[in-house]
Amino acid sequence: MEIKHAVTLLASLAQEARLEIFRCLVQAGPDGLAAGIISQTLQIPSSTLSFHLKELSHAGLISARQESRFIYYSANYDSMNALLAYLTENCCAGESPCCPDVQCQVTPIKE
Amino acid sequence: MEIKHAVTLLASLAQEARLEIFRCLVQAGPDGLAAGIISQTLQIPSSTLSFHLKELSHAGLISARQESRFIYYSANYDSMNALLAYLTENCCAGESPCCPDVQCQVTPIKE
DNA sequence: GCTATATTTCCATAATTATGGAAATATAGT
DNA sequence: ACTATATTTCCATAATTATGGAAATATAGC
Repeated sequence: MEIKHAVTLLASLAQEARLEIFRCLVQAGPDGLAAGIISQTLQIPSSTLSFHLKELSHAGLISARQESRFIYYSANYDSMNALLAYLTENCCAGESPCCPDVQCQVTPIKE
Repeated sequence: MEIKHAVTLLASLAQEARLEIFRCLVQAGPDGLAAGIISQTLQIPSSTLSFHLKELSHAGLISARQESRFIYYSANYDSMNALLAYLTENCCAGESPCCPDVQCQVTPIKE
Protein backbone atom coordinates (compact mmCIF):
# COMPACT_ATOMS: atom_id res chain seq x y z
CA MET A 1 0.00 0.00 0.00
CA GLU A 2 1.18 3.49 -0.83
CA ILE A 3 1.64 5.85 2.06
CA LYS A 4 -0.86 8.26 0.53
CA HIS A 5 -3.52 5.59 0.54
CA ALA A 6 -2.79 4.73 4.15
CA VAL A 7 -3.15 8.40 5.02
CA THR A 8 -6.50 8.51 3.23
CA LEU A 9 -7.77 5.52 5.17
CA LEU A 10 -6.47 6.86 8.47
CA ALA A 11 -8.00 10.27 7.81
CA SER A 12 -11.38 8.79 7.13
CA LEU A 13 -11.28 6.95 10.44
CA ALA A 14 -9.81 9.85 12.38
CA GLN A 15 -13.13 11.41 13.17
CA GLU A 16 -15.34 10.27 16.00
CA ALA A 17 -18.59 10.07 14.05
CA ARG A 18 -16.93 8.16 11.25
CA LEU A 19 -15.12 5.75 13.51
CA GLU A 20 -18.43 5.06 15.23
CA ILE A 21 -20.14 4.54 11.91
CA PHE A 22 -17.45 2.18 10.73
CA ARG A 23 -17.39 0.24 13.98
CA CYS A 24 -21.16 -0.05 13.78
CA LEU A 25 -21.01 -1.37 10.25
CA VAL A 26 -18.29 -3.88 11.13
CA GLN A 27 -20.41 -5.16 13.97
CA ALA A 28 -23.51 -5.25 11.79
CA GLY A 29 -21.81 -7.77 9.55
CA PRO A 30 -21.60 -8.18 5.79
CA ASP A 31 -25.20 -7.11 5.11
CA GLY A 32 -24.57 -3.72 6.62
CA LEU A 33 -27.21 -1.23 7.67
CA ALA A 34 -29.47 1.24 5.94
CA ALA A 35 -28.46 4.87 6.25
CA GLY A 36 -31.58 5.73 8.20
CA ILE A 37 -30.82 3.09 10.80
CA ILE A 38 -27.32 4.42 11.26
CA SER A 39 -28.65 7.95 11.58
CA GLN A 40 -31.15 6.84 14.18
CA THR A 41 -28.75 4.62 16.08
CA LEU A 42 -25.91 7.07 16.31
CA GLN A 43 -28.11 10.15 16.46
CA ILE A 44 -26.49 11.83 13.50
CA PRO A 45 -28.54 14.18 11.31
CA SER A 46 -29.04 12.75 7.86
CA SER A 47 -27.10 15.40 5.99
CA THR A 48 -24.13 15.09 8.30
CA LEU A 49 -24.30 11.32 8.09
CA SER A 50 -24.42 11.45 4.32
CA PHE A 51 -21.28 13.56 4.32
CA HIS A 52 -19.44 11.07 6.52
CA LEU A 53 -20.68 8.06 4.60
CA LYS A 54 -19.36 9.66 1.45
CA GLU A 55 -15.97 10.16 3.08
CA LEU A 56 -15.76 6.54 4.17
CA SER A 57 -17.01 5.43 0.79
CA HIS A 58 -14.47 7.52 -1.12
CA ALA A 59 -11.72 6.07 1.00
CA GLY A 60 -12.99 2.63 0.08
CA LEU A 61 -13.69 1.56 3.63
CA ILE A 62 -17.38 0.97 3.05
CA SER A 63 -19.66 0.07 0.17
CA ALA A 64 -23.20 1.02 -0.63
CA ARG A 65 -25.93 -1.01 -2.24
CA GLN A 66 -29.41 0.05 -3.05
CA GLU A 67 -32.27 -2.12 -1.92
CA SER A 68 -35.65 -0.76 -2.79
CA ARG A 69 -35.90 2.62 -1.12
CA PHE A 70 -33.04 1.91 1.25
CA ILE A 71 -29.34 2.22 0.77
CA TYR A 72 -27.37 -0.29 2.75
CA TYR A 73 -23.85 0.51 3.76
CA SER A 74 -21.44 -2.19 4.74
CA ALA A 75 -17.85 -2.35 5.91
CA ASN A 76 -15.16 -3.36 3.44
CA TYR A 77 -13.23 -5.78 5.57
CA ASP A 78 -10.46 -6.17 3.02
CA SER A 79 -9.70 -2.49 3.04
CA MET A 80 -9.39 -2.38 6.80
CA ASN A 81 -7.24 -5.49 6.77
CA ALA A 82 -4.93 -3.86 4.28
CA LEU A 83 -4.58 -0.82 6.51
CA LEU A 84 -3.80 -2.94 9.55
CA ALA A 85 -1.25 -4.86 7.51
CA TYR A 86 0.38 -1.63 6.38
CA LEU A 87 0.58 -0.27 9.90
CA THR A 88 1.88 -3.54 11.24
CA GLU A 89 4.57 -3.75 8.59
CA ASN A 90 5.62 -0.12 8.46
CA CYS A 91 4.84 1.28 11.82
CA CYS A 92 4.62 -1.80 13.87
CA ALA A 93 5.31 -1.68 17.53
CA GLY A 94 5.41 -5.31 18.42
CA GLU A 95 7.14 -6.79 21.41
CA SER A 96 9.98 -7.83 19.19
CA PRO A 97 11.44 -4.95 17.25
CA CYS A 98 10.10 -5.09 13.73
CA CYS A 99 12.03 -4.65 10.53
CA PRO A 100 15.30 -4.97 12.47
CA ASP A 101 17.61 -4.30 9.56
CA VAL A 102 15.56 -1.71 7.75
CA GLN A 103 17.00 1.68 8.49
CA CYS A 104 15.46 5.06 8.13
CA GLN A 105 17.19 6.55 5.12
CA VAL A 106 19.52 8.90 6.90
CA THR A 107 21.95 10.67 4.65
CA PRO A 108 25.12 11.46 6.51
CA ILE A 109 25.50 15.08 7.45
CA LYS A 110 28.10 16.50 5.14
CA GLU A 111 30.37 19.21 6.46
CA MET B 1 -9.14 2.35 24.82
CA GLU B 2 -11.77 5.03 24.53
CA ILE B 3 -12.96 5.88 21.07
CA LYS B 4 -11.85 9.48 21.53
CA HIS B 5 -8.31 8.36 22.20
CA ALA B 6 -8.34 6.14 19.14
CA VAL B 7 -9.50 9.10 17.09
CA THR B 8 -6.66 11.21 18.47
CA LEU B 9 -4.09 8.59 17.55
CA LEU B 10 -5.57 8.08 14.10
CA ALA B 11 -5.69 11.82 13.48
CA SER B 12 -2.07 12.23 14.35
CA LEU B 13 -1.12 9.54 11.84
CA ALA B 14 -3.54 10.73 9.18
CA GLN B 15 -1.13 13.20 7.66
CA GLU B 16 1.54 12.23 5.20
CA ALA B 17 4.41 14.08 6.85
CA ARG B 18 3.52 12.70 10.25
CA LEU B 19 3.07 9.14 9.04
CA GLU B 20 6.47 9.40 7.39
CA ILE B 21 7.99 10.78 10.57
CA PHE B 22 6.47 8.04 12.66
CA ARG B 23 7.50 5.30 10.25
CA CYS B 24 10.98 6.71 10.22
CA LEU B 25 11.16 6.69 14.00
CA VAL B 26 9.84 3.15 14.21
CA GLN B 27 12.50 2.01 11.80
CA ALA B 28 15.16 3.97 13.62
CA GLY B 29 14.56 1.87 16.71
CA PRO B 30 14.27 2.68 20.40
CA ASP B 31 16.99 5.32 20.39
CA GLY B 32 15.11 7.40 17.89
CA LEU B 33 16.51 10.29 15.91
CA ALA B 34 17.40 13.91 16.54
CA ALA B 35 14.96 16.44 15.13
CA GLY B 36 17.56 17.85 12.77
CA ILE B 37 18.19 14.44 11.23
CA ILE B 38 14.50 13.93 10.65
CA SER B 39 14.24 17.37 9.09
CA GLN B 40 17.15 16.61 6.80
CA THR B 41 16.05 13.11 5.92
CA LEU B 42 12.46 13.91 5.14
CA GLN B 43 13.15 17.40 3.81
CA ILE B 44 10.75 19.09 6.18
CA PRO B 45 11.46 22.67 7.31
CA SER B 46 12.26 22.81 10.99
CA SER B 47 9.25 24.85 12.03
CA THR B 48 6.87 22.57 10.19
CA LEU B 49 8.60 19.53 11.61
CA SER B 50 8.39 20.94 15.10
CA PHE B 51 4.65 21.38 14.66
CA HIS B 52 4.20 17.79 13.55
CA LEU B 53 6.46 16.40 16.25
CA LYS B 54 4.35 18.23 18.79
CA GLU B 55 1.20 16.68 17.36
CA LEU B 56 2.63 13.18 17.54
CA SER B 57 3.98 13.87 20.97
CA HIS B 58 0.67 15.19 22.30
CA ALA B 59 -1.06 12.10 20.98
CA GLY B 60 1.49 10.04 22.89
CA LEU B 61 2.82 8.27 19.84
CA ILE B 62 6.36 9.53 20.28
CA SER B 63 8.59 10.66 23.12
CA ALA B 64 11.33 13.23 23.30
CA ARG B 65 14.53 13.20 25.26
CA GLN B 66 17.18 15.84 25.42
CA GLU B 67 20.76 14.84 24.84
CA SER B 68 23.17 17.71 24.93
CA ARG B 69 22.08 20.11 22.23
CA PHE B 70 19.97 17.52 20.45
CA ILE B 71 16.47 16.36 21.10
CA TYR B 72 15.90 12.76 20.21
CA TYR B 73 12.46 11.63 19.26
CA SER B 74 11.49 8.00 19.43
CA ALA B 75 8.40 5.96 18.66
CA ASN B 76 6.21 4.79 21.52
CA TYR B 77 5.68 1.23 20.48
CA ASP B 78 3.14 0.58 23.21
CA SER B 79 0.89 3.35 22.05
CA MET B 80 0.86 2.07 18.50
CA ASN B 81 0.23 -1.45 19.71
CA ALA B 82 -2.74 -0.24 21.70
CA LEU B 83 -4.17 1.44 18.63
CA LEU B 84 -3.75 -1.68 16.52
CA ALA B 85 -5.40 -3.70 19.25
CA TYR B 86 -8.31 -1.30 19.38
CA LEU B 87 -8.81 -1.40 15.64
CA THR B 88 -8.52 -5.16 15.56
CA GLU B 89 -11.03 -5.59 18.32
CA ASN B 90 -13.53 -2.93 17.33
CA CYS B 91 -13.17 -2.52 13.65
CA CYS B 92 -11.52 -5.72 12.73
CA ALA B 93 -11.92 -7.13 9.31
CA GLY B 94 -10.39 -10.55 9.71
CA GLU B 95 -11.09 -13.52 7.52
CA SER B 96 -13.41 -14.83 10.15
CA PRO B 97 -16.14 -12.41 11.08
CA CYS B 98 -15.20 -10.72 14.29
CA CYS B 99 -17.42 -10.16 17.27
CA PRO B 100 -20.06 -12.44 15.75
CA ASP B 101 -22.70 -11.89 18.36
CA VAL B 102 -22.10 -8.24 19.12
CA GLN B 103 -24.75 -6.24 17.40
CA CYS B 104 -24.79 -2.63 16.52
CA GLN B 105 -27.31 -1.11 18.91
CA VAL B 106 -30.19 -0.78 16.55
CA THR B 107 -33.38 0.45 18.11
CA PRO B 108 -36.34 -0.87 16.21
CA ILE B 109 -38.07 1.64 14.04
CA LYS B 110 -41.30 2.46 15.72
CA GLU B 111 -44.35 3.12 13.60
C1' DG C 1 -50.01 11.28 -10.69
C1' DC C 2 -50.06 11.81 -5.65
C1' DT C 3 -48.07 10.76 -1.27
C1' DA C 4 -44.84 9.16 1.95
C1' DT C 5 -40.33 7.87 3.08
C1' DA C 6 -35.17 7.64 2.21
C1' DT C 7 -31.17 9.80 1.02
C1' DT C 8 -28.34 13.25 -1.03
C1' DT C 9 -27.03 17.85 -2.59
C1' DC C 10 -26.55 22.62 -1.77
C1' DC C 11 -25.09 26.20 0.95
C1' DA C 12 -23.31 29.28 4.43
C1' DT C 13 -20.78 29.16 8.33
C1' DA C 14 -17.58 27.62 11.77
C1' DA C 15 -13.73 25.21 13.30
C1' DT C 16 -9.56 22.91 12.75
C1' DT C 17 -5.19 21.98 10.68
C1' DA C 18 -1.03 22.93 7.83
C1' DT C 19 2.67 25.88 6.11
C1' DG C 20 7.10 28.14 6.57
C1' DG C 21 9.82 32.47 7.47
C1' DA C 22 11.58 35.18 11.14
C1' DA C 23 12.57 35.75 15.74
C1' DA C 24 13.28 33.75 20.21
C1' DT C 25 15.22 30.32 23.20
C1' DA C 26 18.33 26.68 24.69
C1' DT C 27 22.71 24.28 24.90
C1' DA C 28 27.53 23.78 24.83
C1' DG C 29 32.30 24.73 23.34
C1' DT C 30 35.98 28.37 23.48
C1' DA D 1 30.65 36.75 27.27
C1' DC D 2 30.71 35.19 22.39
C1' DT D 3 29.70 32.06 18.82
C1' DA D 4 27.64 28.32 16.58
C1' DT D 5 24.17 24.99 16.24
C1' DA D 6 19.52 22.94 17.52
C1' DT D 7 14.90 23.49 18.24
C1' DT D 8 10.76 25.89 19.27
C1' DT D 9 7.52 29.72 19.30
C1' DC D 10 5.13 33.29 16.97
C1' DC D 11 2.47 34.78 13.37
C1' DA D 12 -0.17 35.46 9.22
C1' DT D 13 -2.10 32.99 5.79
C1' DA D 14 -4.09 29.19 3.29
C1' DA D 15 -6.41 25.01 2.94
C1' DT D 16 -9.26 21.52 4.54
C1' DT D 17 -12.97 19.57 7.12
C1' DA D 18 -17.35 19.55 9.80
C1' DT D 19 -22.08 21.01 10.72
C1' DG D 20 -26.98 20.90 9.87
C1' DG D 21 -31.17 23.13 7.80
C1' DA D 22 -33.61 23.49 3.56
C1' DA D 23 -34.39 22.00 -0.87
C1' DA D 24 -33.85 18.51 -4.37
C1' DT D 25 -33.93 13.79 -5.93
C1' DA D 26 -35.13 8.92 -5.87
C1' DT D 27 -38.07 4.98 -4.90
C1' DA D 28 -42.24 2.60 -4.29
C1' DG D 29 -47.12 1.92 -2.79
C1' DC D 30 -51.83 3.41 -3.75
